[in-house]
Amino acid sequence: MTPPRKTPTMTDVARLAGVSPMTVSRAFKADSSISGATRNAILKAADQLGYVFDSTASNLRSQKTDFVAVTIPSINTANFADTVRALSDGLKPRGLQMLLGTTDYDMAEEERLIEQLLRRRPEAIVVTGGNHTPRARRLLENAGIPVIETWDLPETPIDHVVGFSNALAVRGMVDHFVTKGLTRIAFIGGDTSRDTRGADRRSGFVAAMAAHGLDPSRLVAAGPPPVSMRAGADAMARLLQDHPDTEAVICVSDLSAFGALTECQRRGVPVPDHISIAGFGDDEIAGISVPSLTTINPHPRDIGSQVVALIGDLLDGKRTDAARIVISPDLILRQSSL
Amino acid sequence: MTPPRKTPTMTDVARLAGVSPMTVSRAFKADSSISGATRNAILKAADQLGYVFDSTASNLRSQKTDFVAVTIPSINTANFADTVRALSDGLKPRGLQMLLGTTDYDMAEEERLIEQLLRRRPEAIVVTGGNHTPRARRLLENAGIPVIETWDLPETPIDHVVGFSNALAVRGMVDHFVTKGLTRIAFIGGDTSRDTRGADRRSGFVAAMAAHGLDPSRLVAAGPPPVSMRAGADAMARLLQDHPDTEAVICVSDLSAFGALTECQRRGVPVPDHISIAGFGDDEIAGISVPSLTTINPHPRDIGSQVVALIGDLLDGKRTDAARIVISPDLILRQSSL
DNA sequence: CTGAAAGCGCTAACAC
DNA sequence: GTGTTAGCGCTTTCAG
Repeated sequence: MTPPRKTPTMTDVARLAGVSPMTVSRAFKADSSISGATRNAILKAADQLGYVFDSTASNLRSQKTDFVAVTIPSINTANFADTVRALSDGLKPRGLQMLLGTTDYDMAEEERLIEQLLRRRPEAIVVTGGNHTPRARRLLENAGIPVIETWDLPETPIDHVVGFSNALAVRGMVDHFVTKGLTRIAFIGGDTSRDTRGADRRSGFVAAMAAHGLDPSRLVAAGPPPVSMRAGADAMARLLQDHPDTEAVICVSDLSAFGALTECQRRGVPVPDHISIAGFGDDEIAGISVPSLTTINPHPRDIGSQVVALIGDLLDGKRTDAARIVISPDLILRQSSL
Repeated sequence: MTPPRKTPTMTDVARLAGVSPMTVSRAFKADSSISGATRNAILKAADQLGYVFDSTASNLRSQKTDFVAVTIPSINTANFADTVRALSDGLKPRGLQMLLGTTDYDMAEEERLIEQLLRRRPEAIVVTGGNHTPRARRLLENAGIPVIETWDLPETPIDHVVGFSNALAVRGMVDHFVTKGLTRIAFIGGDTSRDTRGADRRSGFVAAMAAHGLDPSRLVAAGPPPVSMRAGADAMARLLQDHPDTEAVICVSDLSAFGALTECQRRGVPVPDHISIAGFGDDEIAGISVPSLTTINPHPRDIGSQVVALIGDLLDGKRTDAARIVISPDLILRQSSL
């Protein structure tokens, strides 16, 4: 019977290859000065032993983990998933590994998560949103690594920002509707206490309506974020009942907008003839549903790739100032609005 | 001007609190024997110094990382995201941190990813699918940690399995259509060379059709996975052109099924009166679209929570045999099919 | 291009 | 309940 075979270490590989452990170390590092012949011999010996490089030891000694920590509210939300994908894809070729955690739209949970992630000693940390508990903010400020806040444009950023104004984006949509002559406009959104980006979109709506001298009180709460299609449909049902004369509705997300659209379809309410519908996100569904959905594209993939580029520059020392990269959301006009 | 303040270590905290580093270590471990008073004093000192526990050192010394590695083909796919969410949510209370990587439906990329993840010394690794390069398989076999293959039912599993038969699930759908009297049935799917689960669904379709003595040749290729709504719509356009007498179509995913549905709507082809449509996944859209979509629910969240329970039992030593947990996909009949 | 010595920050193992 | 010693598996640093 075989003994409980211990995992082989560099020393084992060194012995088999007839070199010092230091040379084995060099063989596993891309740009180190080592002859091709010895490297090949070492890699062969390593393969023979089933050796797997131990990052934990390497990380401790070199004080480098090649981790980039990322927090998002939810993973099953197309927009955030798109940003994460762009992040992950961009970090990979740079040899960086994403360390992802979700906050479930909860700032206390975000604080716990940030602390846990910082313990892993990432090279940088990317957080979604510009609102944090005081302790979370302090942890980030003292982390000694680049901090990038995204999907938002905080007034007093911790460090770097790659984002956009959610309020301003919705204001553009309101302006568009008003220009088209619509005045009785409603907003469907989630619990503003949890989703700060959703809250910003709602306050953008209220401010824009007020600026046009219009009634901003047609606000329908659609439950906890992320607002589902079903929640959007239910909210639309309530809106049609409470304010049957509503001419247009802006939804906090494309999912809720699509849900709202289906509710109209089930009730035989023609869109956009009877009511215009707009979403947020430019998810794939917005472009393909019948009718297609007017929406706002906040360029989630761009956010991810801009963050990657920024992290690259920061880690390479090519840049040291606090970046403030502003993404411009685009208004996408489609069939669901006049 | 302040010196380039070094990150404080346990030794610094110990000095300030007037205890030994070992006692500080105990203060940061949940279940260790230490008096409440000293713990509080230590945590206060740590807070004062801005000390952040260093997992990298802890991991090396204790030979425990509390990482669970997870590979999925794509993060922007609702089904996988649901499994990942259940995984992440379940691991969190156990003090385990998910280490997520995406393969982009590429086995060579999966091999690279698996090697990179194993270097981080996770406690367990969860992979999507039962198909791997020979080297990837060898790496997993020799990893010395629990390996869980998911979303599939491989004939020769590496270790543990939590999944279902994609082929069998689609066979159930074909059987249902045949029972309803439909015979001219098509299949819309992605590149079978890359997406092995998609390939299994397709081969399940072909086998089921053949078993009923029906023509299994109405196969429409919809491009690289994950098959988008748009790709589903384009595939439907081709199907309607090439085989206008098709009575039913089974799509590899709900996204492609919804895309196909919208194409019918744009062309004025009534669903299900002229053609029945079925998807796969039971994404939220399937239940809410008008008409709603007949589909298969493979219970992605169950897969995730079963995996978590299994990992828990394995790490606690409550279980040592190779598990084979079979999930039963459910046929969900809705308006899009007769 | 290769090697020897030392040590990254924590904790297992053992004392008391 | 607390302290001491040693060492996890690498890589920095310095020689050669």
